[in-house]
Amino acid sequence: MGLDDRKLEVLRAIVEDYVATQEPVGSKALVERHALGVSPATVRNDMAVLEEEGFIRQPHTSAGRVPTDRGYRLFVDRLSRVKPLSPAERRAIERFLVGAVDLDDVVHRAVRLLAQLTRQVAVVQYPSLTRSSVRHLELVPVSTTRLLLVMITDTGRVEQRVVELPGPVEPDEITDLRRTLNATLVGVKLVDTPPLVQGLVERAEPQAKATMSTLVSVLLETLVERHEERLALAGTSNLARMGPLDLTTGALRPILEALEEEVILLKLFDEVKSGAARVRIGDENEVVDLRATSVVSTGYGPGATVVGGMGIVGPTRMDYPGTIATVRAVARYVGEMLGH
Amino acid sequence: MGLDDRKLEVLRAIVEDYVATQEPVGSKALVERHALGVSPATVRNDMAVLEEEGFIRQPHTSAGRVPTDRGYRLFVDRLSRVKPLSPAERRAIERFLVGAVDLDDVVHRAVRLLAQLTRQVAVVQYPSLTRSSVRHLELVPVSTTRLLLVMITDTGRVEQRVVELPGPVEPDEITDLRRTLNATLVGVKLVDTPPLVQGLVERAEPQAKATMSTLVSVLLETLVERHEERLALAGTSNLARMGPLDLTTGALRPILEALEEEVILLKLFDEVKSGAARVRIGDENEVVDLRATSVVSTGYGPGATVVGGMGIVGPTRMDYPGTIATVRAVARYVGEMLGH
DNA sequence: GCTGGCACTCGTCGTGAGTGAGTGCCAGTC
DNA sequence: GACTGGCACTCACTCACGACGAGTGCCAGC
Repeated sequence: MGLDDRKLEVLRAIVEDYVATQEPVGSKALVERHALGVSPATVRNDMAVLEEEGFIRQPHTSAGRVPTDRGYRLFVDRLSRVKPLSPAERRAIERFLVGAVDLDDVVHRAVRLLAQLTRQVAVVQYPSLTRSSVRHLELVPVSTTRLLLVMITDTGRVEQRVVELPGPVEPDEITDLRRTLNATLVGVKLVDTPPLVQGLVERAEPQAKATMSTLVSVLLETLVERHEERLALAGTSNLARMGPLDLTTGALRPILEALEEEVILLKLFDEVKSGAARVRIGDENEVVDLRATSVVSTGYGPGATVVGGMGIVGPTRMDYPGTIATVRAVARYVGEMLGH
Repeated sequence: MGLDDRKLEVLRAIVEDYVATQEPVGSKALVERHALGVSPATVRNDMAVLEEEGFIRQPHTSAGRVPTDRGYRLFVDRLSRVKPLSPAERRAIERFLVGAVDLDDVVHRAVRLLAQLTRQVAVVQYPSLTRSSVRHLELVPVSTTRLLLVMITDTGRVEQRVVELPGPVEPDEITDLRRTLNATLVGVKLVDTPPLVQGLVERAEPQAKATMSTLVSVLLETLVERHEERLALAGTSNLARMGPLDLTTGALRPILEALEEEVILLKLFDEVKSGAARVRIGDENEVVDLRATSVVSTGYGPGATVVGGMGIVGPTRMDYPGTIATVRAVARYVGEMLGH
């Protein structure tokens, strides 16, 4: 296959130049801007090989070369040096996040920060309920037959639902229910709650059975299952930067549509089990509408645990080292904040 | 000024045709598609007058006519017949909203529905806290020095904040605080709370003063003042439909940016005091970035009261009668749902 | 006041030549 | 064997030109 060091160097130069200029890069321009130590003709030979191997391609016969998805992949895996953030950037991240007043605020700030720093579309998943655990459950009577069920998790997230009860309940009963629920569930990971709460219904006093059953089903349905879904999004306007090239083709619509579908976005974070950044380039995306883009995602959470994902969506032609570094850094800071 | 009935009819025809085809409309095409009963030459004369008055203009010397912002304004004010929704549409709206499980869900469904029906960008403001009143306040101890403060409003909105207390408090004290707060504030409009809660601090028992003071300041800061701001947005991808015309000019970016700025969007609803729909066409928008678009907004709420705004943002070239009817209908249904 | 006719404007489309960046290949050199 | 300089070739892009035609404004006639 013959991909010696110089050929890799050429590929790196092509990727870097193309990302910077957004224009196909030719052999002459390459040797001028990078100290490759060889002539354009030699570079051309290398390019021919790289093209044969599928790492670069020519948009037109008489144009320069452009990296393919495969080329970016090789670049990311083997050629990009980690680009450490400048102290100024670190400070900016910290300052921006530190002022947050509650969980909602942290998520909002994080997503805006990501969008601003990477100049791309940023997505942050709210700390997933199922991966966190119960800190406290509270029942608040609203009327004789309606309760407000509040759950606080260890990531600071608060969820509530109004519950319509099958019949009126006494304050005493509510106190009992509250005690039972808390005794059973506090400290338990949400993923582990379903079997536990089933037992609660069975062991409940006969007269409280109906009420408990209602509460439990609401708890399961809404709090545990449904709320996996929340997301924050920012920087959509950066899509317009993708270049008039892509705009005219009408390629923008499907991307905007995909970004509005929470279900689709959540898929991006399905597999972020660790804090390591994951990069999906162009065709590597399972989501068809995002095949024209690259996605950089990572998990975040207090310490080594992962309670949610965050990342960015941008053109395949992006500054991978810089973007990856930024996403990682923001994720780490947010994780620290969650640890209090 | 000489805007007789036929000239108005010509303007209407121009607006309708242009909205339908997105292309400048000429005199010949007009008489063919609308039974105006006169010849193209006559229509041309009318057009000349309409142009002189500033209601239409020619993109190029030898092209058809296009309505100006002023032309749309006249159309909306005097020429558009109300377009009643089809029963099918009404049913669709109802079916879609009825399944909502809580306030968040209502707002989310409403905004998606609006975007889908109008095929434009939809914005819905969460029921404004300041315009609703307190149904219940609850204090939930999280630890000895931390409380969860929960407020439920009559629009079904639930707000909560964790409060860091100056010192530990006994369960009894919490019960007292809870009773006092509820006795003072339940049923009170949020706008009217500030003077009331100030009194609370002054009248509190000496040993409870510090705690009460903390609670009150959190209540004011966060619950009353800050949370005016929440919005839901949907249908951004419909912007890509604005036509390749507008896309190439790069006019999309500022619009996307404006849509991300919550502060800007909230301005759109500043003045929706009634259920009547308001239409801002092109240059009429105070927000400069939205001068290329039209905004249709209205207030909504249970009965005649207005607790929030909703609306759509789209190209000036839009189906005004249809859009206005849809926005109104959705607002009415959402209002009904809030009344329970 | 409306109409038919007519000259005129001007944007659009297609054609064709010129230009230049970039390539592939080859013979020569170290 | 690897690199280099040279050279012919390709082809997208730009611009100028002319034909075309939709649409207009104006005018004389009804």
